[in-house]
Amino acid sequence: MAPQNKIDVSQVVKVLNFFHPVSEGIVAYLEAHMKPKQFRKGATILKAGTICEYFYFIKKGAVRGFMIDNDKDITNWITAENELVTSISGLDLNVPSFENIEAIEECDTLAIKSTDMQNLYIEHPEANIIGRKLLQHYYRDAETRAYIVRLSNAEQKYNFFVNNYNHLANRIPLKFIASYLGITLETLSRVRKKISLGK
Amino acid sequence: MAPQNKIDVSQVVKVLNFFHPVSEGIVAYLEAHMKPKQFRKGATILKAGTICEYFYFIKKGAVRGFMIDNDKDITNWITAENELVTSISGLDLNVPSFENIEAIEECDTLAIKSTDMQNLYIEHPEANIIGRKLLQHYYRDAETRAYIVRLSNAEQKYNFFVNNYNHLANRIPLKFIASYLGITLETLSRVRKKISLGK
DNA sequence: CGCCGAGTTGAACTGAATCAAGAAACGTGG
DNA sequence: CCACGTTTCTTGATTCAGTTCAACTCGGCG
Repeated sequence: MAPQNKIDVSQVVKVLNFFHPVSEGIVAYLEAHMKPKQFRKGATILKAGTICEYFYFIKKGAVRGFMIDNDKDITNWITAENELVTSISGLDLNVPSFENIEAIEECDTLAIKSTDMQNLYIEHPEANIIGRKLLQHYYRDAETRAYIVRLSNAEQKYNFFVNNYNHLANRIPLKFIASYLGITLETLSRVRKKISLGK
Repeated sequence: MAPQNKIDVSQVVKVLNFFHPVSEGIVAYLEAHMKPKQFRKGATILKAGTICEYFYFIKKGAVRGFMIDNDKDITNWITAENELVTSISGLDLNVPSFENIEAIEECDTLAIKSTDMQNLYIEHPEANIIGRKLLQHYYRDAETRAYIVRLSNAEQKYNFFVNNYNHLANRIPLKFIASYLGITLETLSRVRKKISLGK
């Protein structure tokens, strides 16, 4: 293979280390297989119905997962720097993704092929531990999402969002926040007004 | 250790095998560490705010996870035979569960201590693969739950439930189904009537 | 037999959706 | 740096699906 400058994976490793100590072997593997990839604002990272061929680590920018149901755009999750993004539904099973993934802002990512991930698990079994813990983390997120949309009223939902994703509240267009919370943009706007008057 | 009759774990293994081949070592480990445990109808399996010390495999019966939010009982999930049940939120992190788990029917389960599960992952690293795949599966479930409550109207929600959990529809009290779908018992009753007239 | 939980039905009320219009902020090219 | 178009957000009026509260039915079961 032609020599090339090593990719700086320190940011990814730092995040993964938070879940479970990352071995030297894994670091080297990531250096060899991760490739920088940019997305401009509004770009589609993954289209529903297609197989997700990559894992992305978000170095900079914000991203959302969403579905279209009867012309209604439903945001499943919103995430930003230092998170991993992929179609979890199609992780190893080659199942098409049920959701779309889109860049909300200009994004810098590091991408690694799903096939390379499979191989990582085989070559470095410790990686399974990290994979499992990451999934636990993302499962917890999914649970939270299911919880938030069941909260009784719009004000509670928005308050929950502000309390838990404050870093996103003043960054992401309200239409995405509204569809994430399962309310309309207008209702969200009114809720925000009410809250701002309240204090 | 005193000799004892081996626990029959074939039912669990069969289910796990569906996700990933279960090694002999894992089978032996489960035989040594799983214990039968019964719950009567209405019994609390896990109380919110406490640390979940067990994984349960449901051999027979039905179980639900739920939260109380402002006096409102919210069912997060309903599940029955051949499923694994635990507080995923507190899997290895010793975080208290945010949800309650309760037996809806008389239940036969096989229980294994969380600490024994931790140990299983260490002694048999292949178990991490199974754990990871199981989590993927349950992640998908959680996504589905968030999706279903965002469906526009009550009729769609109930139809979705019938289409996807038909085996539970004529088995579980309507109040649990209603709170799972994020609608009231009365609304569910009306929807059912409307549907039955419709055909 | 009478009680209790589960489900149904009715009537009134309400929070959020919808429809519609306008204001504010943002970016891009002249 | 301003002008113009586009996107984002706000506000108002109206409508409606679903909640709430209350009464009633039905089928066990002690």
